[in-house]
Amino acid sequence: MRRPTRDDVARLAGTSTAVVSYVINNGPRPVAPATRQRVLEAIERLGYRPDTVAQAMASQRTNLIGLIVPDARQPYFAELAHAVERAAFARDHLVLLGNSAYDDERQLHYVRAFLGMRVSGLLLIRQGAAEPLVEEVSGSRTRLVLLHHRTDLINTDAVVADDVTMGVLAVEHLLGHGHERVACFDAPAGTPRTGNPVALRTKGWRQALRDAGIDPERGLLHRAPFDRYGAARAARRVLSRPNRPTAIFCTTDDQAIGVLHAARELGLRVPDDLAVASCDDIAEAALHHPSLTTVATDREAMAEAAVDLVLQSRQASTPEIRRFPARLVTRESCGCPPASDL
Amino acid sequence: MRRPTRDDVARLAGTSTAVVSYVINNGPRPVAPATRQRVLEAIERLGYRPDTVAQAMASQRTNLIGLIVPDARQPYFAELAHAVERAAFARDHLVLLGNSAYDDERQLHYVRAFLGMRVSGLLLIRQGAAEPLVEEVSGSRTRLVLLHHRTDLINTDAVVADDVTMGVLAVEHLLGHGHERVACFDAPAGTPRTGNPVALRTKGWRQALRDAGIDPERGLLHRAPFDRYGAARAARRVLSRPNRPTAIFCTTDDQAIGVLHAARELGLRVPDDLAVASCDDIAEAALHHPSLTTVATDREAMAEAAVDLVLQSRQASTPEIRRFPARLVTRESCGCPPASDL
DNA sequence: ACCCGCGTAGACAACGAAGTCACCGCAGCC
DNA sequence: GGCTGCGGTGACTTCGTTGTCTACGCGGGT
Repeated sequence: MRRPTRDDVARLAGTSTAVVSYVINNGPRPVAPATRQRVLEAIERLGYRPDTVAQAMASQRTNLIGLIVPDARQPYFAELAHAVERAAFARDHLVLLGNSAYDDERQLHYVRAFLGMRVSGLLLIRQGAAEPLVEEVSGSRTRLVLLHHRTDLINTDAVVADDVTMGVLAVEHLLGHGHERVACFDAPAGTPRTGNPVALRTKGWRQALRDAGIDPERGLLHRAPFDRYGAARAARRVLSRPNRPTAIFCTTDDQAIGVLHAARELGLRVPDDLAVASCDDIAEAALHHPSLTTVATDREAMAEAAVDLVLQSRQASTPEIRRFPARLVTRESCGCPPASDL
Repeated sequence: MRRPTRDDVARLAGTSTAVVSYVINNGPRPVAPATRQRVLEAIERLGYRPDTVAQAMASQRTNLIGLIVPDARQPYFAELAHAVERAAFARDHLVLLGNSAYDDERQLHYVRAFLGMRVSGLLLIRQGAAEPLVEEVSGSRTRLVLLHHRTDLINTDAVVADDVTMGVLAVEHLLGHGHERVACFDAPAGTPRTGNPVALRTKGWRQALRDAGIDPERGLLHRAPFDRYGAARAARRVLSRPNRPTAIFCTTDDQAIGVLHAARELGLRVPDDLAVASCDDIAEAALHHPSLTTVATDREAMAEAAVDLVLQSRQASTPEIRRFPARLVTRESCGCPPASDL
């Protein structure tokens, strides 16, 4: 009942253990076809699988990628995590998943645990400040790539979207529908803003208004929670005021869904009484009622780039930041006719 | 720049390596407080972290749980995976996540890869037949627990919901609203049905109709894809027929969301022209428009039970199946007044 | 002086592979 | 017949721990 080892295979195949390793790893020495065949047959008969732990021990490498997200239940992160898993699978790596739950300590716990596992790469949608994380990782040979959040000033790679443009595209489109009071739902108060994609999207909102000759006045900028219920609560407040906006730009689809819910409760029709546009293009955006106008990014491509970066054993000379373009997807919530998505 | 080892700690603390291990593992031998203190300080100063790989190598145990789901993007699985991660975290274990993508081979690949990693437990929302998986795992000391799907006849543990009752609750409620033509959206054709929760929910539909003296006629049972777009396509066909149902029971919320979308396209008002109820109670169900009446299960509790089962080193005498109760959540889609969910 | 036992020291064998190295047998070649 | 190169051998080290085993110092009881 003992799990077969390399020695068992060698014995059955009538070869030495070294040859078994050569066959498995295709090298570093050539093996004659006949011998290789005998070894493969022995492996097959014993149902031998090399022990990954022992391999990691000996080779000082693992086939593990650590991925830390704030909350894998949220569609955006779930889709990103899925894309990372696909990319890792294609490169014969496994994914260790941790949820930071928007908690700095928990995030640090996972970083340490993953380093302890000797992951060959660490992918992180960071929470809080970046410095402690980078410091924790420096000194290990493990590579760290930040996903989603940019980090200038910090010596680590990142894969991000062109967040400013995302805001600009969405807001320009709302302006194109004739709106002038376009509010913005930004990140909740207290969120660190350096390199934060949400802060950049808000910057895009500001920029688009200015370019249209409109003053991005303070009364239009709202700090709202990221979760749907929190966003709905915030929206109820904003929409109940006398001088309510005629359009809202949300920095995430999740917020937008909360806003739509609040609008419905208040008897406001979307898009007639209130237009909404947001960012991310999660799967739900297309099937929501009304469907969401949003700015999409190519998550698959971003995840692949991140995995490639993290597995690439290049010397870290200067941090590499890969930025991906954004694309507006018009649907009902802004006032465009519903596309036949199906 | 080399990562510090236990030897470095022992040298700095002026003790032997054994004592360092005793301190870290709290045993098996006692350590005098003063010595313990010196060791802890040395660990602190060096920033020493035990190498998890080496620990696994020597102790023949890992702190890894392998979790395989069909598609972690789908809200139901995402929520389940999140709950598993939480439970694992609380028990100081890490989660390896794999998506089987509804593909038998890929699922098997992950089972093998995770066994190769010597995970201490394997949690599986299975895809396809259970036998090959159980066979693959038997022989290793790893425990396998099936989540979501029941498997009688097979020698392995499982954590499931009371799926038949889920169907009964939803359908009885629809009948209570006065509907008589209650259709059922079942799994797509070709899905294995033994122990499949969806098949059991359909059984609940049949049972509820019979109990109400209604014939669950063939024309009311529809095989529909699980994804939203596929379900929407199926719904368009069903709802365009002359003798269309006045209510639809969907075995998953995802299907229901597709049905709602199709109804809207066809100009049918929900719940007036068509009532809908489903199962799962994903987060989205509450904020959809109209909000979804659905049958909920306690995913947190199920995930915890699954993790406990998989980590429990009990001798597998007879497979343990833990079944969790279901609870109807009434919202708009069935005709009930909208609850103030927030 | 002798024994006892606690707390620790120090050594060492696992664990299962990777990788290295010296060496060997054999076929083909000039 | 000696040389070369290929394919293979078998033993050994390494990786960083765990866990076990023997030995030792030292204080207290007899």
